[in-house]
Amino acid sequence: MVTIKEIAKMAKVSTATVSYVLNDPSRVSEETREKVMKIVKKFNYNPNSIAKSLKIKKTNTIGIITEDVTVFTAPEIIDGIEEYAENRNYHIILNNIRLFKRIGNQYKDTAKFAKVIADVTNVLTSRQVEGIIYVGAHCRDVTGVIGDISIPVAYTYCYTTADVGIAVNYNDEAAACRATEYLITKKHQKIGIITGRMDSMQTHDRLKGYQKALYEQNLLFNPQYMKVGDWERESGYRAGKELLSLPDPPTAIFAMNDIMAGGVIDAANEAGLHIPQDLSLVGFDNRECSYSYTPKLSTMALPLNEMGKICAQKLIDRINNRAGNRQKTDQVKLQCELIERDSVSLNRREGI
Amino acid sequence: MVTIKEIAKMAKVSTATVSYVLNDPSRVSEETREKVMKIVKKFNYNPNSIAKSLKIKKTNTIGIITEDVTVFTAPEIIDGIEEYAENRNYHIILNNIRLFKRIGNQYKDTAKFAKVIADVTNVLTSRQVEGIIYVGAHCRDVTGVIGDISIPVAYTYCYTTADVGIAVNYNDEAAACRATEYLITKKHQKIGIITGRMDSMQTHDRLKGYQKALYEQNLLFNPQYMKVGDWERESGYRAGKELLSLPDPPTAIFAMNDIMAGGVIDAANEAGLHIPQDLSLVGFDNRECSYSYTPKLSTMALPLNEMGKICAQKLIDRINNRAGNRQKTDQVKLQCELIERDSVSLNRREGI
DNA sequence: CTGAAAGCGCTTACAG
DNA sequence: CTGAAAGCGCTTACAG
Repeated sequence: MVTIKEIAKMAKVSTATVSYVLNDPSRVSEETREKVMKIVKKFNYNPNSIAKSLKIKKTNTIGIITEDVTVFTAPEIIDGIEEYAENRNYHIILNNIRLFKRIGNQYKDTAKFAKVIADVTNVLTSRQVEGIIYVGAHCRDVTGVIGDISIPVAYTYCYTTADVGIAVNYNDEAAACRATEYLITKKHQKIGIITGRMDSMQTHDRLKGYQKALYEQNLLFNPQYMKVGDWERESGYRAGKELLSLPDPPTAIFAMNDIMAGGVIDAANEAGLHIPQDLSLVGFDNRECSYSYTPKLSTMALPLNEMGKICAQKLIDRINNRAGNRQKTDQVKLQCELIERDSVSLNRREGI
Repeated sequence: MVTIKEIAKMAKVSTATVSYVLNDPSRVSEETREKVMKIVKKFNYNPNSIAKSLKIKKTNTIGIITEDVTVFTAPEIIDGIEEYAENRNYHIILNNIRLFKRIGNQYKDTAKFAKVIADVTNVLTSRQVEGIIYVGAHCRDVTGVIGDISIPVAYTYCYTTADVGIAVNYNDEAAACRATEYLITKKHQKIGIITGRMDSMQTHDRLKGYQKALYEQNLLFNPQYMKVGDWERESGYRAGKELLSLPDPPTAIFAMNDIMAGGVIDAANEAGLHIPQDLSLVGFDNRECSYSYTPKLSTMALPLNEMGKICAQKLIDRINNRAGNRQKTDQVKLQCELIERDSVSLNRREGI
């Protein structure tokens, strides 16, 4: 690798001058500028940005910590971060901690987890990243996971209740409300709901949205129409079966994720019911499986790419405000989008 | 951030000594070691690795260039790279070039594409990465995409015909052969095949594998049983329909990807055929949709995680051999794994 | 066992 | 407009 010193010698100028032609060309005469550039190009001089960073104390780098890149939400989030960061001339150091592979489901036993995170953040700060984005593997409270740290940190697909940092997520309540309204719009009044695990904040928020939609349309909440699932297909199947064998079964079902909606499809097939003619169904997440089902599933799309972008934007803004991580928490919740496919139809059966 | 100079001053030793206690503790007396460590811990001293890298001319960093992180193969490959790299104490700078978003399908019009790649590799070398892993968005020849470069580069999910570098992929021919053999084992003799696009190397390799399996089992290749698809579901549907309406239809179908296999399921449903009782089906890729179909699809799983690991391993080995990128190409093709699910059954119909 | 000093490859305030 | 020099935060050959 050729250095600035060598370029300077060959161009018969000082290293200062070479630096100026590269970083502040107007400062040097056209003549020497050309002279230097000729050498620069000839030797394909590519300045060592490590050295530059050391000198100017700025790396233009942010660290991403993913709990698990292989989770379906991660790639789009990273894509969004990357795209935005690139536009602001920031680069990415990626740290994937493989949460489940490494410490199984004991991530709540925080000792081991905290150690892993501490190691990772130390590496990152040692490499002089200017901020950190923490991408959760599932949406939950991660307060305290990253200890006290002098650079800004942003959380996405997870959140913190501490009064610092940035948290970018989506609005579960509004999304569930939208999904339910959509079914109501299609003249459904008996709308079953299959929830996720009850220890999940997302389950509760989505339930609120569901109830809000019913309430606003003057529909009574029928507790029989609510079944508790665990996010897995099998639970969707069981819940679907129970719902469909009710004396007065729902004409539509809202499953809190696409996976459980798959279970509902199984239950409907088994009962000889056709979706959407006999039963309307909407899922949540818009993951790959949702358009692989027969029929293609209508669902709520997560704004993952945008979450990445907003996260990067807020983080980089904060970096350049030099406010460190001591600013008040900035919580943002983006909207999900309803994706209409083939699993919902107008209800033609009797009214309530 | 506290520096080594400040630590040295507080511990009343030289910076050299602080450096020794951190990097070569046996070199210093226990007494001073303790004295220094006390200060180090008290101030939570975290050495600036940018400065260290500059001095020792080693960054322990590799750059990953992904053509598109959102493609289904990317996350597992990255996970594999990350895991291996971490064990060797290497870090990752990620560059996602968003191939399709950025330059659409004109990546073969190499001018714009080459420019993008040149920019990215310049950034990476400027940041002193010691090697580069190029992760393709689909498996194809990318020779010349990365120009002449002094550090080693490894390609995965794509390859190069130039006689340098490393290319880690999987064995399409063997995998297709295995899939076909599996169907033969299940007593199928009339085995339809739905190919991918004919301009894809993968299509040709898999076709070879299919024919090899037939040949080895003394089954004649019946050209009527081969239909050309384009990787999309619709083409699988069309091909499936044609195959099933043949006077002497196949009892099993091998679709060259899971997506097209979904189309075959549609065609079978439409024809009133049950999978696997009336028709056996195997896909390829083992992507999310494959276990979302009804029935769950038997398919060939790609060794993505291992591809990432092997790629990282070979790259880091080469880095530490200091052989640069001038070594002979190292082409490796890993085996795929047959995933048996519910779409294949023993053929109980008449023999050939 | 410990320290003074040089140097990694840059940038930039300062002087001329 | 240009250059000499200091310095970013480390490591390490050398001397004592």
